[in-house]
Amino acid sequence: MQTPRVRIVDAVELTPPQSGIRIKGWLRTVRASKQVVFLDVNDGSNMNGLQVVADESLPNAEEIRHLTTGSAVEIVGEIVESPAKGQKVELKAAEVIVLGKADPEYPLQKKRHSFEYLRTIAHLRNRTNTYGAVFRVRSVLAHAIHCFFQDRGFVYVHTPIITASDAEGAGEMFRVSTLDPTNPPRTESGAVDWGEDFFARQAFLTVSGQLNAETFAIGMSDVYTFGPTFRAENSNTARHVSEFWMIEPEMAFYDLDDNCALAEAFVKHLISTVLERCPEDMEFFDQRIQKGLIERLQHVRDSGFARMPYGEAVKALEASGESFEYPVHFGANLQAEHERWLTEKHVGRPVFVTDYPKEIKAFYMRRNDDGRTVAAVDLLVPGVGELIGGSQREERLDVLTATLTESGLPAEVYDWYLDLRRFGTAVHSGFGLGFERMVMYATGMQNIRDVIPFPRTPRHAEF
RNA sequence: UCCGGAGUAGCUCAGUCGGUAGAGCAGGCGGCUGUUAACCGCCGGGUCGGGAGUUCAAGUCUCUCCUCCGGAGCCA
Repeated sequence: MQTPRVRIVDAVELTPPQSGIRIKGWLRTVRASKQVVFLDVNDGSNMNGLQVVADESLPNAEEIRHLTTGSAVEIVGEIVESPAKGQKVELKAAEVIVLGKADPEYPLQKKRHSFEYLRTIAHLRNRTNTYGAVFRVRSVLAHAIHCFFQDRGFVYVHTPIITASDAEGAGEMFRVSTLDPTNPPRTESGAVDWGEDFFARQAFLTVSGQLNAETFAIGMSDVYTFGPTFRAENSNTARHVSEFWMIEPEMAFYDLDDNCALAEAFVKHLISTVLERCPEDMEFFDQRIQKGLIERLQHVRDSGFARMPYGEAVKALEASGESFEYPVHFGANLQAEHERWLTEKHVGRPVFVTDYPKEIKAFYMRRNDDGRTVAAVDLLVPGVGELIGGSQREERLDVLTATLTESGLPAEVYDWYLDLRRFGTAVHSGFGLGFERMVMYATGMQNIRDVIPFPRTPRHAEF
């Protein structure tokens, strides 16, 4: 019977000598000298792969010598102590089976490529050190998110991808339609008759699962969503993609303070998990991608997050003596430069900025007693700025109805949302975290297109 | 969408004052007694992003379009 395949991450931990070990993977480099060939094999399970030593006695020695980078191979042999520096153990090959040769035009070289180039071969880039590490960390973070909430009794709610409502009341959405774009049905006035469309109304890809999550919070208490969301904005930045993943917990009987406490525990859990579970990858990011990354993450993990009302933040910014590109005054949105100054220079650790002017926040956020602010919160962290946005939700029917009208949103579309305030309304809160932003923060990667497998941005939906 | 930068070999880049293009890596062949993104030698490889213009002559100067990158806005 054939011995089972051992993943390389496990093979390198075996105590030598250990014979009959079977691995499968892809060649990163081939180094041939007269008597012996060194193959660096990687199967994606770890950063460094495994060095395979194949000598001239093998029947297909000549084939091995001419193997190309990128080829898929299967190797059976003995794990032995490596006599040379560079690795603790290596695999002395007894048999090398070529599973799939790589054409000589294989575009990944054994040298540094630019991230821009690798984006053009997104179907191959997971075979590089950087992207392999990114996507391992991304996977571990996704799991850590579920663990965090599941361990606290939260219910995972699958909110819909297709929606008829617009959670923010702003932001371009992708239309979902089965009408013939060249010849849509028309009303008597000549407008497109959406009543004839698949859902008998206009429909879009969701920009947020929050409103749906709220319906489950008002009934199941502690819930969260974790799924894809879509924005049709023509944003061309290193921080925006058209399709991204968002985590949105929603909790009944939580006020804004409870909300902040949960967000703080959540961020700390994700950071400590990734530091613990991905030491090899994190070491790589710390050395090659962002110097000091691990220390910065440890600092966030170990420090108490500060809290500061928006009004106080504005005063601090005004008194800072810094020359900002955009002026600060009460009522203005905080710009990226302001957020960075607050968290990096002013408080020197993560900070929750709370109680924003109602004019710059969404309709569903709870109106404060001062009449001018809402119970909103943004978490600002050193290095990236805003990481989390959340709020205590407006639970009073009359107030919510009024703010909905003020926002110019069609009340009939939100009827079900208002029902939550009619039938057993309760104080509740929630927040949203863009998953890719978190992956960027954890890895030090500077472009969001490099932390999602197949990024969708304006003019780009290949692969 | 706005502002700035950049498009030269498969990849990363150099190319001076306008005179028809070069290196490293990758690929092919050979060498090397254990390499570490091995090393050494030889060989093949180019519509200089597209189009137009100026000029005896354009990778180089001008205009224009396209694409990418960075920053900003919007936001997550």
